[in-house]
Amino acid sequence: MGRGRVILERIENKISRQVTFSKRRSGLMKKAFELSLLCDAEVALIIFSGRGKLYQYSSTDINKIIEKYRQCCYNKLQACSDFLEHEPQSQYHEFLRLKVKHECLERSQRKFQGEELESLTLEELQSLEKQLDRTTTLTRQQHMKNLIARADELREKVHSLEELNKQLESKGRDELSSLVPNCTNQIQLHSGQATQFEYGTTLNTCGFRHQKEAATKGKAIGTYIESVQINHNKNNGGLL
Amino acid sequence: MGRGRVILERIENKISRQVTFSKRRSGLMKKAFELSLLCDAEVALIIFSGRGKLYQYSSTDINKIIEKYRQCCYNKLQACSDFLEHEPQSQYHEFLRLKVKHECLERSQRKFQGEELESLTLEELQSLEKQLDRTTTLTRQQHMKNLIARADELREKVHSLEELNKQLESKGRDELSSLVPNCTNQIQLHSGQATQFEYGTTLNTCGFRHQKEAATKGKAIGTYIESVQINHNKNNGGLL
DNA sequence: AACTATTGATAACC
DNA sequence: TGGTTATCAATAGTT
Repeated sequence: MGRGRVILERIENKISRQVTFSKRRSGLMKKAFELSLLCDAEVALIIFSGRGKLYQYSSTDINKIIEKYRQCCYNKLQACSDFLEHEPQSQYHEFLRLKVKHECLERSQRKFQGEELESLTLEELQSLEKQLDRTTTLTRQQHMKNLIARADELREKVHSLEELNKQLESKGRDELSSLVPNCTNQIQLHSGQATQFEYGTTLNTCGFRHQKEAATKGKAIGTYIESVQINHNKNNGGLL
Repeated sequence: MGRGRVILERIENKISRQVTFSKRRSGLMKKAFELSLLCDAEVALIIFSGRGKLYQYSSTDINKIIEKYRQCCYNKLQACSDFLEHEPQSQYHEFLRLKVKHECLERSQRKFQGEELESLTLEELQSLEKQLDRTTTLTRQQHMKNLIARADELREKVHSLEELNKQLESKGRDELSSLVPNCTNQIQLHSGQATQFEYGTTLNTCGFRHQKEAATKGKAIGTYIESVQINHNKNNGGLL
């Protein structure tokens, strides 16, 4: 609430922190009061400022509420041992900390998915663009590496297959010529089929399980390259 | 916050009350957490629902906060006797209750002054109109009464002055006739002036200090009467 | 529990 | 500290 989103971190500026403390403290007390009034609840609120000054609100006698609280805790302890009770007071606090982090992450995630971009400032947008650019470049590089590695692998395989082929060819020719002098055509046909098969499976196992997926990924790579070029153009435009 | 203004009274509907309790409770805890985080404060919050269920939040060990609180209270007690300490826990609560009442009154007042009328529902507006109508009628009646009373008073005064005049006339005539037989004209002229003067002051003291104020009020009365007629017309229009 | 129109809280400013 | 205003956040009513 207020002008601009609040960053949930300790406010470093002392003056701001004091002003915020004063305003939010009274807001909190008001809300505590409203809860007690609207919903018929007993509420006790104790606040110590950073410098140890006490502020309190309670809908009824605070000492009675504290007593009731202690009684309640004692009952709970009896009921479920000290499994949940080890440090119950900081549990919710930690949970909320986590929640803040989580929400922050979710927001960031949405930005990366292209949502809520209108809420970003020019700087944030540029920063996001840069980050996307970096990531895109890295992605492309990694992809290239993969393709090159795969190509090398294939070349290796082709090479070894050719070797194998040669061996088989010569071995087969030797063996056959010793047994049935006129059957060399059949054997050559067989080895040709095997080579074709190897090519096919290798191409299709380049990280993609199905033909359809492979096609989609291929398209995506094309898009990446395009967007990188667009970004470079934009950057130049901004500088000129 | 939400659809429609919140009336700060106990929510009578049980379901609504529970829902509101749940929502506001978590809101309150969130705010308590934010205060502790942003402003480096220690916060302890204890809530008992209407049916006695416990909810709590604390930024650090709640027992330590309570101890610190007790220590603080003890110190305060030593410092300024028990003047302010008689029932500190309910003081802020009572203050807030009063504040709510006061704000409610202020809002009502503004309505009666014709402000913020756009925020009223049709029913509220009609109710306000009726109230204004009633008040206007009463005002008019009272005003009439005052005028009549004043007129009676004047009549009395005129009467008594006429009596006095007669007495003076006869007395003067007797006295003068016994001293200077031909001076009756002068005495009659004098008593005529006195009567005129009395009329003037009486009209001008009809509750108004100055001529200008009297004029304004006169105009206002005219307006009242006009508006009553308009309201009647409107009401008829609504019913037909 | 999710949604949304609205009010309410409050950050920045003075 | 207290008031103002632009904005965001909480939430009342509703589904």
